[in-house]
Amino acid sequence: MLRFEIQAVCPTTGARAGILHTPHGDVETPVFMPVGTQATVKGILPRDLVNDLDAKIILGNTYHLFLRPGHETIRKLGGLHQFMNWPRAILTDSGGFQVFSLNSLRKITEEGVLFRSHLNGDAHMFTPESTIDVQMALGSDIMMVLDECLEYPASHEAARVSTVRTIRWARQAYAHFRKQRTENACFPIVQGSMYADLRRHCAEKLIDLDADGYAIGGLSVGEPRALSLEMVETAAELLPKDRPRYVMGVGMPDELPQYVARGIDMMDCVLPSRNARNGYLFTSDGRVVIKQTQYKEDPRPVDASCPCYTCRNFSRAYLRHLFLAGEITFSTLATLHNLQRYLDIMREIRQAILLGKLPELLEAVSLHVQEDQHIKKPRS
RNA sequence: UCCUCAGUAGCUCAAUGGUAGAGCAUUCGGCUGUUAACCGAAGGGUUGUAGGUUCGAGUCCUACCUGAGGAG
Repeated sequence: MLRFEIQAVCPTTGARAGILHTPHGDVETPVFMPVGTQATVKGILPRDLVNDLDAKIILGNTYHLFLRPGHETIRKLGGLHQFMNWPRAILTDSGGFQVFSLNSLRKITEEGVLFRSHLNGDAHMFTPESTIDVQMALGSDIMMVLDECLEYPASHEAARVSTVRTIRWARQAYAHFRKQRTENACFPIVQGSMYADLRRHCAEKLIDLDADGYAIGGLSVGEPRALSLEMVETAAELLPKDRPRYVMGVGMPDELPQYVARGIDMMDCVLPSRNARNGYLFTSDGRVVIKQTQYKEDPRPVDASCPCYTCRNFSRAYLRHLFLAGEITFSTLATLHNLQRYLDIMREIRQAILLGKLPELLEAVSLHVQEDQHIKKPRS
């Protein structure tokens, strides 16, 4: 059983600071987990992820690694950690998100998901049991059960049918997981679309599994931000207090403390890494879209208060040049920076909780967001 | 000096005599458990110049200008 040590609880919000003890090291929470779908966090090296960024846990993806290079290949080569030379913890997504993102390439049946490979069209059946087997082969520290990430909007009836199936799949996956002799953990996933009754029902059923931790999925699929927060709040308050809670696939920087304030301990998102490659940099003072003309001769770093390698050594003008020239180095420098920003935000939040100052931090962030919106309005 | 070919958006090029377009570049958006170094929108034109034929010319005719190649 995964040990989750809670160090402090915010008396106002219930937010927690803790430590997740995994087979590949301790993870201080709340934590942001960089996404490394295909056995790499795109654009950067494990060396930088460890030495510079000090990330404690990253994501891998069952669907993508199953297709290429294949989980048996990775097993033979010593597991995912050894394969990609990542010494710390790994959480693997089950392929449930690909049910959403590759919706034109799959068919859902009662047994599982029939995917048609986006690489060569081959058909592959993913079942609750088989996705556990694949994640075991990878050697994932925290496995996720197979779920259905539903599109938005969905009717209550469609969401109900989907949620019932996801609950059944979670039970099957968990029963199969229990049979493994492993130190590794497994999280079920709360679904229910944007319906509070379904979210509550799903959470209540999953609690019976007495799982290592619980995820909340199916968010950030196009719904308004307020709804995502509401659904998280609805589910989180039902989940056991002594287990880690993970919101999958969120969010923008100012949303991170909002989730933590609703009792969330873990988050992941492609925004810092993907947006980095697309020229969108997150700073302590808002966004920097590096391709904009205003940065053509800007000698300042992206974020003067950022300790990352990029901000310590390079100007906005230089980064803009690299981006416009299509140079690969841009991706590396930008990804380093954005991930530093996200990891630092979570460290600040964690410190605030430990010091009993989360309410102040939340207030400062919401003020900042309001100012930002005031600035943006006249433009549009 | 003559011959041939070519001049269309910033660049490279499309367009039976019938509403001048594309890619790239530029400017600005978007991106949320990665099918994404990706996707989208906008701006940008006296079709080398001057005439002519035609209901209608980027397209056909004449002259000139510019460039490339060839001949001498």
